Amino acid sequence: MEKSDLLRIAGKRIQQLREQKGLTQVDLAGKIQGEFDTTNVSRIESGRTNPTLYTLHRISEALEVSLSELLAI
Amino acid sequence: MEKSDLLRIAGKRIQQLREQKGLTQVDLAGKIQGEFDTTNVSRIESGRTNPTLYTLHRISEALEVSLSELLAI
DNA sequence: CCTTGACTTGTCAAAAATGTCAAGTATGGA
DNA sequence: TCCATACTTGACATTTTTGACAAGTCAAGG
Repeated sequence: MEKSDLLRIAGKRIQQLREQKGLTQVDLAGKIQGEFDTTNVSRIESGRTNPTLYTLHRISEALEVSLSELLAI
Repeated sequence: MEKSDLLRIAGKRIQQLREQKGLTQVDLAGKIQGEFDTTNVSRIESGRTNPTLYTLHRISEALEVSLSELLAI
């Protein structure tokens, strides 16, 4: 799979899980451990950035799913 | 979970899967799509670096497991 | 010993993620 | 129309990953 496709699909998955929980991007950024701006949520969901493992981990915690589930793509 | 713990555990998992396949770090780096140095394999397995999603994806392809399986940690 | 293979560690440049802020678009309700 | 909410986008500094190379450790075998 191409990098751009991977990032786009992973972003869609995160967006999907976020919306399932009824959270806005602002809500999600607020739930994430440490500093996290809504800018980053937007960039990740749209596949414009290539998040690190730690970032994915923090997102999975905020969405209350495992990393495995988050990346079941 | 702390960042350092996450990276250490993910690294161990990658090492475990690599060894299960009977591959050396050099073998794995060679199987990975695109350019990939053994230096990076070592740094990731020891938890000294925080790999990106795309890097994890390429590793999972080389180890012939899904991203989900790779990150079942 | 000496060599080879496997891995680690240091440094470096280039590219990119992260964190922050400001400004833009779009939608829906008062 | 005005305002608030939600999201996108651009720019910027800081930090870090990635990729490349060289040198180091360590163990097994000749």
